[in-house]
Amino acid sequence: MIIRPNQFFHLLSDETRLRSLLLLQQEGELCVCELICALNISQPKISRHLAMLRDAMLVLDQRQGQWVFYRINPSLPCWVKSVLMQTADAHVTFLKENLDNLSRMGNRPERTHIHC
Amino acid sequence: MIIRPNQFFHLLSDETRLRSLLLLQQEGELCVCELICALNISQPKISRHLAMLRDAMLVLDQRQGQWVFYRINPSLPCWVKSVLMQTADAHVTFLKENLDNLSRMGNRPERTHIHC
DNA sequence: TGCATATATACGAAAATACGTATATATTTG
DNA sequence: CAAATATATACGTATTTTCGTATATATGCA
Repeated sequence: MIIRPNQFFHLLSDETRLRSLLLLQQEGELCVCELICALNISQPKISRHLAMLRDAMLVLDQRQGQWVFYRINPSLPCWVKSVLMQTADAHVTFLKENLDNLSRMGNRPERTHIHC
Repeated sequence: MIIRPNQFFHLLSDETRLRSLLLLQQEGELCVCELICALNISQPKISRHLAMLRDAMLVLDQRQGQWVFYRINPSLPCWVKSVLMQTADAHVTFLKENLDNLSRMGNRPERTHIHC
């Protein structure tokens, strides 16, 4: 992982990308349709932002049947992980509405795979 | 201080602003002409970026005679300070060239004021 | 007061970003 | 195979960002 700090921060500067990352960190793994619901945004919008995060290797994606699950790349440098954790810890309220949307979501796909 | 996380990260997403913040954190206080030299950029460029950081209250400015000294706002929220510190710690090499420029700079203005 | 130095801001152009809409691709199921 | 669901991408446009250049403002000094 060789991400420049300003590039990393640029990715965090967009609210959709920031909320997605923090949600992924908190939930471990989410598919695109869950993020659509949690963030209440359009499908192409989240898909484009996830592609940016994937291209920068901040997240990994894995298809499971019809769904594509995203998760934080576990090999991120320490300082990147720290920034994400501290930001999440300091913004519980910021994320609450998204987590509420998620918990109210019906028909969430089942997890078949477990990451160590 | 009521800065939204994505707004904060947006300010860090520009290389000039990021380097300025990290230099201020490391050096405590720098005037505009020192930042011009350390970053090797034009005067209007650094001035504009410093204005953005000032407007967001990330830095404070204080005129001392002809010079205007900038410093990190000491009242920033914990998580903001943490992010800055961890980013600086993880990027010593990234900042080295700017610190070298600074140490080679002649005619640096003297500090008359001391902040607690 | 007049000039030099230091800093801030205004303005217009170029580049980067983000988004909606439309469409393409992949998977599952009947 | 056809239809439905999930996701990705292409394209055009509107907005935002950044920068160089020019100019304004403030301070110190002769």
